This record gives sequence, C-alpha cells and structure tokens, in this order.
Amino acid sequence: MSSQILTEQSSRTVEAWPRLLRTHAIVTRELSARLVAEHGLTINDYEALLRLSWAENSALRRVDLAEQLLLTPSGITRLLDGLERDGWVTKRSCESDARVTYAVLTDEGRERLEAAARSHLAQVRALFEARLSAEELETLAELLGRLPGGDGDSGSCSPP
Amino acid sequence: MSSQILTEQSSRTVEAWPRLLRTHAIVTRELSARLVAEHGLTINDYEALLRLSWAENSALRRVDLAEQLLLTPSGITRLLDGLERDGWVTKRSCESDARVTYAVLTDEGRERLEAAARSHLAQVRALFEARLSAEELETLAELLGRLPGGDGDSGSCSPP
DNA sequence: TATGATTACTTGCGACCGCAAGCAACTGTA
DNA sequence: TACAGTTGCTTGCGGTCGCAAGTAATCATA
Repeated sequence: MSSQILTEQSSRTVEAWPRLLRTHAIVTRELSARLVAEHGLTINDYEALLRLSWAENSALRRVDLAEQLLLTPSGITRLLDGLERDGWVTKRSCESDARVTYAVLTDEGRERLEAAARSHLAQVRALFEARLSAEELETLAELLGRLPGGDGDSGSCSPP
Repeated sequence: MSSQILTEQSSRTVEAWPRLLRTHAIVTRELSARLVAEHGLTINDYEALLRLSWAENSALRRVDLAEQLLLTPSGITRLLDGLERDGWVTKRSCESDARVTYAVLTDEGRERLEAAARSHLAQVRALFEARLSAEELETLAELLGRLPGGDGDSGSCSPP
C-alpha cells in the first residue's frame, strides 16, 4: 500500500531541499523575532534599508528595490508605507519620468539601520559561525549561489 | 558617512545567509505555485500529507504534526481545516486522552499525495540536480543539517 | 499625431500564519 | 479529594504578501 514514490530511495538526492526549508524557517523566525523586538524592523524592512544605504544617493526606484528584495510591486508599496510612516524612508519623484518614485533613505533611517545592523549581524554570525567553519560557510554560499536566485544580484553583501 | 559595519568586509563570512534567504524565496515560490496550480496543495499541505503517510496507521497527533512542520498550534488547526474540508484528512479522537485529536490521512488523501508527489519530486529534482552534482547535493544537505533545525527530526525523507 | 503596448505604481481581496487569550482535559502533590 | 500547573487545541486579531485589476505615464509604430 505504501507508495514507491514516497520512500527514502526516491528523495535521497534532494534531501538538501527539505533541510533548506527547515533551516530557513527556524533561522528566519529567530532572527526576525529579535530584529522586531530590538529594533522594530522585519527582515525585509532591514534588507530594504540596507539596499538603500548601498545605493547612490541612498535612493532606489521602487521597482528596483522590489526586484532586489524579491517582492512584488504591491509588496514593496506596503513595505515602504511602513518605513515612510516611521520616517526611515521618504519618497522622491523623478524629474524625467513621472511614473517613477524613488525611495530615499533618511538620516534617521540610516541611523536606525546602523543600530540594527550591529546586533543583527552579530546574531547571524553567532548562528552560522558557531556551527560551520569559514571554509564550510564559503562552500555553503557557493553551492547556494548556484541554485535559483544565485545568479544576477544575489546577495546582501556587495556594496557598490 | 558610510558605516563600517555595513560593508562587504563585515558580512563576507555570512554571505551564506542572504543566499539561503534568496534561494528559499525563489524556489519556494516556484514549487509552491506549481503544487497549487496542479494539485491544489500548498507546500505545507503537501508536507502534512507526506508526514501522515509515513506515520503508523497514517495518523499523527496534531501537536506532533505541528512540530514536524514547524507550525504553531493555530497554524496546524487551520492547515488541517483545509485538508479536512477537501477530504484528504479526517479527525480521530484518542481513547486514552480526551484532549488529543489525531489527524488521519484518508484514502483519497493518499491518492492525492501520490499524484502530487510524482510531479513535485520531479520538479525538485529538476531544480537541484540540474545545478549541483549528487556529491554537491550531499555536501549541501550535510552543511544545512548542521545549522539550526538540522538536528532532531530534520528532513522530509526518512520514512519509519 | 494617434493609438496600442509597456512600465511604474496602487488598491481590494484573500491566503497563510504567529501571538495571545481562552477552554477543556490531564497530572502531580498534598 | 482538592487544586495548581501543564498540555492539546481553538479562536480573534493583526501582519505580511501575492494576485488581479485599475490608473497614469511613457514608448513605439504607423
């Protein structure tokens, strides 16, 4: 009665996938909870501020920011709604194209980001470096980089 | 004006984390969209049916299923609400403890799962095996397994 | 210039899910 | 037996986000 397709045999080679799923769920929950509790930012809030901080003039078209964060247009609208309400980001219109709006990091936003980054990066390092060596982390990053999403603009770690 | 803490230097060693985030987002979206479109199941629906299919008598206490899927009690209630409405799962009460309810996979649920597994597993393999060798996949799984969530009941691939 | 396609963004809707509160049932201790 | 603590589950609420539809601006082509 047990299906052949559901047995260990058939999915052994893709064991990496459920583990990725599980690791993501646990690490995200942990890091996000702390970021929210300590700084009032979700992971996406944090990533958005980070991308803006790297951008020229601390400004990015909403559509470009959406692409970097893997959010849909509606997602970015709501994300930025929150950041604007809190004063970390403002809007700026584009002179040459009335359709586009820039999201601009404010000085307060940059301060917020830097405060959050200090504890957040320490937490990320604590989670990862406690369990894997530098070499292993590099291998992991390399392998993940070859999976979907690894090409193009792939990381949070390449300032211009 | 640019903060030292936000530069490439400081996060190079944890590049694996943003990549994991990104890979998860893309792969999840892709696999989930297909699973929903082709079989009317979310990834968690699928995982729930899979865990039940592995369990003795195709039944699991709701709380145990929640733990395996990394869902809260409320999450499992709603997930199972949907699966019960569709007839893939039913409730069964426990004779020795009136607090517990078992989730039981129905015959229809098992058929549904097997149909979904065929295409889903093929899609997972297509995504992963096209980009990484068997050996690399094993390395990836091993490294992920040492991150949080890797201990205890860690995978989708170990039938009893 | 006219117009159809594309692009940037917003909004209504619904799905999923965590948190906190609540309830019923069980357990341990006296 | 009495009762405080624990466990299993449900429900109301709110947050996040994708999808589809809609608007406005721009571009391309005739």
